[in-house]
Amino acid sequence: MGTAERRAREKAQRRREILDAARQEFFERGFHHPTMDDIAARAQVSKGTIYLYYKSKEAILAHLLLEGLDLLLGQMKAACPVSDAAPPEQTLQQLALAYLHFCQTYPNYFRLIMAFDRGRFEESICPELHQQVLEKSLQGLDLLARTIERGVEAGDFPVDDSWQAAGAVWAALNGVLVLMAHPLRRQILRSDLETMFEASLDLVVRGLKDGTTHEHKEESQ
Amino acid sequence: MGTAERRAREKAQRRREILDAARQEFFERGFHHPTMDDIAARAQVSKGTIYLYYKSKEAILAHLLLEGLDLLLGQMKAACPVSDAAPPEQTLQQLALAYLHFCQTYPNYFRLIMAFDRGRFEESICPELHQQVLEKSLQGLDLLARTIERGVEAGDFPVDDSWQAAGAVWAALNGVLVLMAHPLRRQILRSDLETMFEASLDLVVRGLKDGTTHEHKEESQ
DNA sequence: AGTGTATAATGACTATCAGTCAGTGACTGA
DNA sequence: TCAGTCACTGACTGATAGTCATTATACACT
Repeated sequence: MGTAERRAREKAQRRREILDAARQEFFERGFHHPTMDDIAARAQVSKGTIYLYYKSKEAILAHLLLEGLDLLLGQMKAACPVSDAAPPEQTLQQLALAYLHFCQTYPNYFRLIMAFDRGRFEESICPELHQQVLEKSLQGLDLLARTIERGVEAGDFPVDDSWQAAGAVWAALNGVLVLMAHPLRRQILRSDLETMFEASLDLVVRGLKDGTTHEHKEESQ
Repeated sequence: MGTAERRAREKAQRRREILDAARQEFFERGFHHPTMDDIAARAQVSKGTIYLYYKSKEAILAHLLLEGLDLLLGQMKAACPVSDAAPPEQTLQQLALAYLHFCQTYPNYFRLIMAFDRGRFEESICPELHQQVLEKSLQGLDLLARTIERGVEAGDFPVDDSWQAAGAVWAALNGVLVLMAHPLRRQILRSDLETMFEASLDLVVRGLKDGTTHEHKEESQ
């Protein structure tokens, strides 16, 4: 009696189809324009059906957000193997570049992640999804923190609290990506994303290495 | 015949009353909850009247955003007198602290400014307002850039492009404020806003001063 | 095959809300 | 007194998220 099993499989499939349709609509037409009827039409189901699979429009966006975070986390993990023998500074750069690459490759997912920071997400979506988002953010930050910790142990980064430093680095990189997301800002700064990103990365890495201690500098040259 | 003049004055007054009502509603109940009827009720006018003074709900928010930017710019200017004889590093810190102070004193304005970054503002509001927002952002960045430029001239900050450096600093500070705006993030990082902000500020200032050149360090101690 | 039941899907309907516009009335200047 | 202007009004429209009574389908059991 594999009927129940097949039913479950079909349900999962339908759920995926709806999410696919939603992704296409949102990514092609912006996060605000598509209506539930648009998504329903694209998924070739009725609007009511969507609500059998997702609690609300916001919930769909939240699931897409989770997809994006998974992608990002995957790319960051790939840039930062667990048993990493590379110099911490280099790993840090790899992580940062993975983030840059992510937001260039998947600008829509990036926008969604940034939107989460401010949107009305938190109020409306269920706590369970929120928990997942939180956990994934934490994992990303953890990669940074571990790398910095390695640098602290190696004596490259004379910081007190590597978790705090990770927060500061993450904030700076995030900040520059958000800053440069606006075409107008790029215009103001007369600079492109890569250049500004590398400048920021440089700034924080130099900050981590700290102007006051520099006996390790020769080693890395 | 001061009638026309009085009319104009009354119109401006009504306009202000509507904006006041809107500010109260938005700040007290969040940016998404209040309806135009709520605002109208608070301003003691009919909904139609609001549309005689503001093009749309978004336009009202945009005007509040401008208010916020004016406030911020004012505080930054106050922290950074035109004929500033203080060491550039100190001025930089003053500017940063002014920003921190702003977002602690006016969290609602700060949220609004952050929301602008990603909202559908740009699409819908009139280009004139957008131009003003742009200009004010530019002025703020200019304060930073000038200070860094002073630092470059004094030999404190060995950076090539002070405008770019200003962008990176601004991005980092902004990033940390956004990061820490979430209660959840504060929880993750087990740190409060001030601490993280100061850590980030430290990081970028140290980055600006650069680990490789340090002959000016003795002077500032 | 026939039938009762569980499950899935539907789309007309409701509620909400931004934005409109035809109508009202107060004030003005002649 | 009166015609014209101006500010204002609130019922109305259109759009759209979300609901729910109804219908369709698939399956299990006889």
